[in-house]
Formats: sequence, structure tokens, C-alpha cells
Amino acid sequence: MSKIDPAKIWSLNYNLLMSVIAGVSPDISELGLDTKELFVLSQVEEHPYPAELAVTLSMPKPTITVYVKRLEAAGFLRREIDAEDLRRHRLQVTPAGRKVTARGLALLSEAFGARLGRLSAAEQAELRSLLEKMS
Amino acid sequence: MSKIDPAKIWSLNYNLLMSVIAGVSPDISELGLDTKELFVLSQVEEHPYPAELAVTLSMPKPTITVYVKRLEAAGFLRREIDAEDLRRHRLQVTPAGRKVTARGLALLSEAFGARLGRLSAAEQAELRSLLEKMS
DNA sequence: GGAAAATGGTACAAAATTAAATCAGTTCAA
DNA sequence: TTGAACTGATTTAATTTTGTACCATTTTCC
Repeated sequence: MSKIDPAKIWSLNYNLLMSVIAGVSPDISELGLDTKELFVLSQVEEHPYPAELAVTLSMPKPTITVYVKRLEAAGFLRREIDAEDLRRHRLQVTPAGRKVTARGLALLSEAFGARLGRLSAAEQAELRSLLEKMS
Repeated sequence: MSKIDPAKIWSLNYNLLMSVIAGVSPDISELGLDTKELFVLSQVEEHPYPAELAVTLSMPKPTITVYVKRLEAAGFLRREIDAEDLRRHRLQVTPAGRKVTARGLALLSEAFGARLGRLSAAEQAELRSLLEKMS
């Protein structure tokens, strides 16, 4: 029984995620946003401020600025200055944005689901639980 | 008991990996290579040809070309034309490259290990097994 | 209260990444 | 054979991403 090597688990996981993403991103692009934009968009409801998005997605602030600008231009997002703190921009997903998010996440679910499908339902639940503990 | 949403698991996992990477990448940079270069370098022994690396790492070929060139310039890699197929470039990790890979992966192990540490040894083994099944 | 430090966001320039086209070598089919 | 199709790798040009510097607002603390 070999000792557990974290880096090995890490790269196994990393390669898996990247390959899933590489597989769906052409389909996601057809929805009118790219993959990273989908990630941003999908977290806006939970984290409605750019600074928060930057932290949860581990992205630099200027990167978020760019994505938000594009998402707004595409009509998936609305931006308004927060009355409580005039520095902050509160983000709102539009109906079109909600629709495209749902479609994009469905594509992702389909692709990643194909891998998850190799696990039993119990194992899937276990995986989720393990990941939650680590998050 | 909520139904399993693959996209939810996916993004949990994605955010986890990205945050781990964001945490170590300054330390890895001090070794003289950046994070992506470490990923490439760490797979060279298993996949000694650029085209193979592109597939396993889900990176475009030109991206691999750039990294390989930098790794070679840094003295971490040697390149020679394959005698069997003159189109292919067989890659060889140098002793310096091996050393820096070990250090880089140790840093990654330390950082990801901190998260893995929230799991029992049995759970860690289970996680690895689940990921292997999906890979 | 008011200056200094901190925070949210952006602009601009620089660096990283990649798509598209290309070249060289190999394979395949007639 | 031989030439059409394919594969490995690179170049070039364009796009994406990010570091740095910055402005505006808020918070801290004397």
C-alpha cells in the first residue's frame, strides 16, 4: 500500500478537470460566452461584488473587471453602484444571463457527469463530501 | 438528501484547485519556473514528446512549444530529435530539472496536503481511488 | 474632526496564451 | 514508387490575462 502523495492526487485531479473543460468549451462558446465567463457568471448570485468574485475564483481583480464588462455588454449582467458603499458595484444577473448560465452549467454537468458516471451514487456523494471538507 | 449536481461538484473542485495553486505559485516562482512550467516538466518523464504533453495536459501545441523552449533555456530540459521519427523531439529532464521538479512538487504537496489533512488517511485513499476511476 | 491607511474598482501597458498558417517528415493507398 | 493525407512541431499575429499604477470612497485611529 503506497503512501499518499498529495501532489499526485492534485495532478490527477487537475488533469481530469482540464480535460473535461477542454471537451465542453467549444459547446459553451456557442452560447455566446467563454468558459471563464461562465464561471464568473455562475457565481454572481452568491458573490455579487467583483472583489468577492476575485477572491472566490482566485482571479486578479483586473481580470474580473474585463469579464464583468464583457458579460454586461452581452446583456447577461447588470451593474449598479451600491448605495451602502459608493466604491462597490453590485452585480445582477439578467434573465438572459440566468438562462445562459443554466445552459452552460447543464453542458458542464453533462460532460463532468460522464466521468462521475463511472462512480456509484454513493461514491459520488462521498466525493462531494470529501471535496466539501477540503474547501 | 439532495440530488447530485455534477456542475456543483465540478466547481467546488475547481475553486479548490485554483485556490491551492494561487497559494503556492509565488513559492514555485522562486524556484525559477512558473506553475504551468512545473506541470509540464513533471510530466516529461512519463510523456517525453511535446505532442503527448499537449494531450495529457489539455494544452494547445504552441503553448507546449513555448514552455519547452523556456524549460530548455533554463537548463531543466534537453531536446533531441528522435531517430525513429525525425519530426518528433524527444525530451529529457536534466539533473537540475529533476531537482527543481522535486522541489516544486514538494511545495505543491505541502499546500494541497494542508487541505488533504482535513481528511483521514482512509478518506485520502478513497479520494485518490475515486479520482483514478474518473480519469 | 481629519490625516493616514485600507478597500473597491479601473486604465494602461506588458506578458502570457492561443488560433491559424506553415514546414518537414511519415504513412497510406493505389 | 508516388502523391495525397496526416502528424509533430514551430512561427506569426491576435487575443487573453495580469501587474502596476491610479482614483474614489470608506475606515481607522489619534
